[in-house]
Amino acid sequence: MTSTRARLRTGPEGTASLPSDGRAHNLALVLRTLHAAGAMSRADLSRALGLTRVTISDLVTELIARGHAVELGQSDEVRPGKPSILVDINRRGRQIVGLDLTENHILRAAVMDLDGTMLARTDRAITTENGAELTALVTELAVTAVGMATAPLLGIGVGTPGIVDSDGVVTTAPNLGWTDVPLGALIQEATGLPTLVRNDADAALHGEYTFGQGSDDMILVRVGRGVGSSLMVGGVRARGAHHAAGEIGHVTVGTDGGTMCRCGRTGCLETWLSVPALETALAAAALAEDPDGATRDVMRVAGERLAISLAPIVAAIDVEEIVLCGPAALLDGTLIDSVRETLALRVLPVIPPPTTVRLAQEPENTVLRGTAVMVLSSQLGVE
Amino acid sequence: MTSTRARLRTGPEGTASLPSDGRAHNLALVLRTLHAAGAMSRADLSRALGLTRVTISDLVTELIARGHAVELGQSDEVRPGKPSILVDINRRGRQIVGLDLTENHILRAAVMDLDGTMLARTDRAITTENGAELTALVTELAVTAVGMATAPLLGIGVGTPGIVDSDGVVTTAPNLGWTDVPLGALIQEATGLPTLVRNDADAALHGEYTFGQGSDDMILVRVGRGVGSSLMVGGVRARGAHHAAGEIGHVTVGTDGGTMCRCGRTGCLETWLSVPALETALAAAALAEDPDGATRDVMRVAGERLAISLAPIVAAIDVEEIVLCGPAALLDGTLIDSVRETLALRVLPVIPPPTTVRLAQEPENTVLRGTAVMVLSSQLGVE
DNA sequence: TTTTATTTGTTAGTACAGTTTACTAACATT
DNA sequence: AATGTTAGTAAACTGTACTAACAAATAAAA
Repeated sequence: MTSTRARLRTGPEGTASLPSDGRAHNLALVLRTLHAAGAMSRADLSRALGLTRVTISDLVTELIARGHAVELGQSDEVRPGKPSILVDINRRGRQIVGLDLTENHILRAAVMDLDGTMLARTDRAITTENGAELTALVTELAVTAVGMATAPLLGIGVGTPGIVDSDGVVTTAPNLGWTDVPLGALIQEATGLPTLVRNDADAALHGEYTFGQGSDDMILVRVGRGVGSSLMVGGVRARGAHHAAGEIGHVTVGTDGGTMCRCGRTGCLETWLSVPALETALAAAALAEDPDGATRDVMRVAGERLAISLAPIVAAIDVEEIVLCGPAALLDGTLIDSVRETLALRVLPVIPPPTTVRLAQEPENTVLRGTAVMVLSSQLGVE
Repeated sequence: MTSTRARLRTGPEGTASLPSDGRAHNLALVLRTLHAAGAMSRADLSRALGLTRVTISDLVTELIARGHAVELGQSDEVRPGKPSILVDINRRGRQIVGLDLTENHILRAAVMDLDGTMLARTDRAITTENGAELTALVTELAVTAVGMATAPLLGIGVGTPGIVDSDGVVTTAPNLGWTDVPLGALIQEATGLPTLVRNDADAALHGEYTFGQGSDDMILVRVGRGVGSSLMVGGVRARGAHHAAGEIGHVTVGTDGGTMCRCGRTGCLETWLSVPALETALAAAALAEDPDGATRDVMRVAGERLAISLAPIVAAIDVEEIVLCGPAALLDGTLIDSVRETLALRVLPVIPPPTTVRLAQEPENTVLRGTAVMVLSSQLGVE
C-alpha cells in the first residue's frame, strides 16, 4: 500500500494512561509542592496547582492518612476570612538513609530528614579489596544506619562509583572490584527497606539540582579518584543508551598527546584532572624553581583541559550551569578560573548570558543529600 | 523552622493532571500505534495498548468523527470468530505542508501525506538579502504549497536554520538575515493553518528518528553552509537553556590552532567541515602534486575534526548513533570512515557495542519529512 | 448439515477522579 | 450588629475507563 512504512516515535511514553495514574501524579505533585515551597494551606495548594479546593482537600486527606503529610495548625496571618490550616509534608516524621561509597578508603552513611538535614552519621574503613567482602561491609553499614533512625524510614539511597542500571545492579565499578553486583536487592533484603542505587555523580547532580538552585540544563563534574559527570538535560537526567551517560573520564582531550592513562591510552581527561593526577603534578611542582608559579600552571592546565572537553557538550546541550564537585582546595581558585576563561574562548555564546561555572555548595554532603532526593522522588512516583 | 529549605525539582512536569489529559494521551497513543504498525482492528489495538476493547472502541469512534482515522473494511484473515474491521490512521485523507529553508539559494516546499510520501513540490529562488522581503517570499511559498494540497491539511511545518523558540519565533538566523521574526505566526495568519517552526537540524533529527530507525540517544549532524546538530537524549530532543542546543558550529576543535572563522576566532568546527570550507580545501587539493591523496587527506582531516568535537558529547550522553546529514558526495567514504576511526580512538567504549555512525537515508528529504513528523506529533498533543 | 467454539464489537451498568454549585465556619471591617 | 471575605466541605454532575453480558459472524467439529 504505502511505500514508506514508518514508526512514529515521539518519546518514551508507550503506555496507555489511566485515571488512577493522574491521581498518583497529583498526589506526588502536592507533596513536591509542599517540599519545595514549604507549609501552605489547602487553598494555597489549589491556587498553586490549578486544581479546585475540593480536589486538593481530597488529595490532602489521603496524604495525611498515609502519613506523608501533616497539619501544622492555623496560620497566624491576619486578614479577613476563616483562618487557614497549614499543611506540610511530614518533614520530621519520616527519614531517609543515605550511603556514599565514593571516597577512597571509607564508606559513609547518614540518616537525614526530608529536608536533607543530617541527623546521624556513621562510617566504615574499607579494609578489603575483595568485592564480596566489601558488599557485606556495605550491607552491614546500611543495617547499622537503619538502626540509628528515629522515625519511620522512607527508604535507602546509595551513591556509588561505576555504572548502575535502573534495577540497582552495579554493572561495573572497577574501584570497588564489583561486576554485576545486585547491590540494591542485597541491601533491600538485609534491611527490608526500598533501596535505590545510583551512580555517585548522578546522586550529586540531583543533590545540587534540588538543594543548590540548580538549572534544568546543567552538568555536574565530579573530581575524585577518577573523573565522572552527570547531566541534566531539559530537567531530566541523561541516562544514556547503555546507562553510561556521564562517563567522560576516558575521553581524549586535545590534539597534542598527553600522559599515559591506566586505560592504556594517552591524553584522557583523568590524566589531567583526577585527584591522584593533580597530587602527582603538584608534588613535582613543589620541587620546581618557582613552586608557586609551577603550582598555578598545574591548576591552569587542568582547568583548560576540563574546559576543552566540556566545550562541545556545553554547546551541544546549551548548558546553563557547570558545577564542580570535589576537593575545594584543589578546584577553587586558579583551576575554576581557568575553566571559565577557556570555556569563554572555545564556545561562541549564541545568546547571553554565558554558562556559569561554580563549585558544589557542600561537596562532602552533596552525594548523601542527592541520594535522599532520589529516594524521595522515587517514593513520589518520579523516575 | 528548617535550616535547609530546598526545592524538590524533579523534572519539567509541574502541572496537575486531569482525566481529560489522560484521554488526550490515549487518543494520541492510538493514532501513533496505527501510524507505526499500520492498519489493525479495535481488538488488536486493545491487545497492543492494554486498554479494553470497549475503551478502544470509544477512542476509535472519536478519532473517526474527527477525521483522523478511517475504517478500511473487513480483514480477510481466515480464522474462527467474527471478522474484524481494520482501522487505520487517515493516511491519504489528510496532508501536511513542509518548508525547508536550509539550502543556500532556494526555498523548498512540499505537500506530503501522513506517511511522509512526497505528493507535490514547489520552490522559490532566493532573490533578496533583505530579511523582510524574504519573509514575504516564504509566506507566499507557503500559501502556494497550501494551494497544491488535495486533501485537508493538518498543518504546516517549517525547518529553518538559526535559533527558534517554542512559539515559532526565529530568534536569530544570520544566513537569512532574520532576528526575532515571528515566522510561525505570520504563516499561520497567511494560511489559516497551524504552523510549527523548528530549527532545520531539529526537524532532520525527528525525520531520521521516525523514518530512519533512529535511536533514543542519537546525534544528527547537519553539514551545509554551516554545521549544526540536534540531539535526542533519552527519546526527547534536547532544547537547551536558551533554545540553542545543537549549535556546535563555532566550538573550537583541538589544541593546535586552525583557520580563521567568520565568527572572528580560529579553529571552529565550521572551518573544517562546512560545505564551503570543504569545497575550498578540495579546490586546493585538486592542484596538489597528488590530487587523489590530497583530497583524501582533506576528507580524513574533516572527519577527524568532527569526531574530536563529538567525542566528549558521545561519552557524556552515551550516544548510540550518529547520523550525518548533508551532501553524500562529500560525507560518504573517507570522511565518515575517518569519523568512525577517530571516535574509536578517543572514546573508551564502556559497554559494547560502540556508537554507530551513518549517513541520513535521504538527506534531501530528511528536513521536509521531519517537519511532517513534527506537525503530526504536535497535532497529537506531543511536545 | 447441525452443533460447538471462537472472536469481534456493542450495550448496559459500575467505579473513580475531578468539577461545579452551594453551603457552613470563622474571621476583619465598618 | 451588619457586611464582606476566605477556608474548607457536602452533594450532584461530567467524563473516563472498567466489568459483565450479549449478538453477529465465522471456522471447526460432530
